[in-house]
Amino acid sequence: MTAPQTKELERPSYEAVAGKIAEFIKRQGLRPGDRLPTERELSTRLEVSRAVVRDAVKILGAAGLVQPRHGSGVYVTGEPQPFASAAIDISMPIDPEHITNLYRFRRTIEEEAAEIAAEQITLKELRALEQAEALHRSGALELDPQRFREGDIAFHQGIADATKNPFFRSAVASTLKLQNWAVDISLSRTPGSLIAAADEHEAILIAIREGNAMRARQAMKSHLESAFNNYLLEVRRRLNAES
Amino acid sequence: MTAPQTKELERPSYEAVAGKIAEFIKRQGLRPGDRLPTERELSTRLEVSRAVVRDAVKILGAAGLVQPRHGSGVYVTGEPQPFASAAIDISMPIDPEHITNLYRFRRTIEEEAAEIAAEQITLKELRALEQAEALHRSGALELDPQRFREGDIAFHQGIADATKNPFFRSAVASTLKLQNWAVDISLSRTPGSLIAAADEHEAILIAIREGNAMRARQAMKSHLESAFNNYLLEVRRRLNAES
DNA sequence: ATCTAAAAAGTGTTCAACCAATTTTTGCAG
DNA sequence: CTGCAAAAATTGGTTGAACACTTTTTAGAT
Repeated sequence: MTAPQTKELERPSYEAVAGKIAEFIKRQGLRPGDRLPTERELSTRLEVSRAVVRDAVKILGAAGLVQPRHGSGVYVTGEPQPFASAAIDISMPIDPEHITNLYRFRRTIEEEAAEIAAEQITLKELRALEQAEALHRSGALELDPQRFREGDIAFHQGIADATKNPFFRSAVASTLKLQNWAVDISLSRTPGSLIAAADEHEAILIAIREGNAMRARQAMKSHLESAFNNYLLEVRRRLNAES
Repeated sequence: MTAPQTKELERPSYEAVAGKIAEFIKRQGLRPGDRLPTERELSTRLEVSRAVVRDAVKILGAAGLVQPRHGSGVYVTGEPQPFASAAIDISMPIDPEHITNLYRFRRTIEEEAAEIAAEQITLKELRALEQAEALHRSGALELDPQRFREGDIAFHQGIADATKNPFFRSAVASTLKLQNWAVDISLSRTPGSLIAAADEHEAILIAIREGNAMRARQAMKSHLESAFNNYLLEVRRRLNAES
């Protein structure tokens, strides 16, 4: 049964398989956290080798749709995202220009997101936001970098989620991830600036809760400008320290 | 030499290899169109199996950095982009809500991009923009859908390029591609609306040339709102025609 | 000598079988 | 019922071969 395949193939197969798997997820209504059939089962069911399934899973993984866990299985991690932040840890240069560009982009989309969120946030989404704010603040008070960062990410992502617009959601998720790679810089900030960041979050939260769109936008703008300045200061300090 | 690897591995290896290949591209200064070493050579040089190299190439391909050509080699297709539009042809639903979300996002980033472009566009970038506008207009006058679309894409991308901010560049490129997938709808627009679109482009161009940032933003806003309305009208007409 | 078609080389693609590392389940002793 | 170790299940990784597509080289005809 080592009969060599004599089928006429015009286009790469793994792409088609990736599409079929994505379609399978959608058709079966699999939610984030659900597990896919095993690679071997998929290979037999789709009548291709396991290598092809592996390639397809890698593509879907890079697109942020699934994530394989060694020894456990392949899990759905999220809905198909418009923007898949490159899964490559390309050494993001920690240079001031790059950070300036990143923050200008963040401000553009997150100001708008805050405005939209203030207009149409649901009670459930508001609760999630309050929880993120609490986590962020406790991280600031107890000088717990991990919690501080988690709360920060959850807060910004929560506002993006409240837009119910997958483009904003995906774009914010990508920028947050990009920022994460470049940095553990904000950890060395002074306790005072951490509390200040928490206060800024609270100001945004209040504006959103009141449904005051313009104030939410303004609060977000102030917050990101402040964060940017802290960031830039720290980067420059480090660059000077090296040279 | 068939000694099985007994190295302690904590994290998936193909990701690290993807990073190394990306780093290799950057260090060697490979430009789009250049060819990478063969998979076999990379596998020996990086001391991993071809399968791992293949997985890494798939990831880089999904990120839009490289593209393998069967029988020829792996070629660099572009620079590492912050946002890689998912390489999966997931059937983007042509439903009004989705299109509304897309255009709201486009307006957010492209209004800002127009403003930045007006402030800091170079002569060379301005020439490219004028050329795109001419192509777009000739496509509108001669009812050439292909040229009309090419000019449209080149114009919007050109404005994003003028920001010199890779985040805006990449985000606009992704949204334009996403829109391309969902549609050939705008082709069936009336000749009058095509000319109108060209006029809107010209208004943006003039504002940018004059360095009038606020007017550039306003012109972009009007243009995208107009385009959105045309788009939406056409989609609804088709949906009604089907049912 | 020139052009064309066939052959060869180079390269990505797919397959199959195997072992390693990790997680989950199972079974047994207490 | 609990705790822990063994077994099973699953993805990660390797190897070698054959296949399909592209490019280059070669051989032959004109």
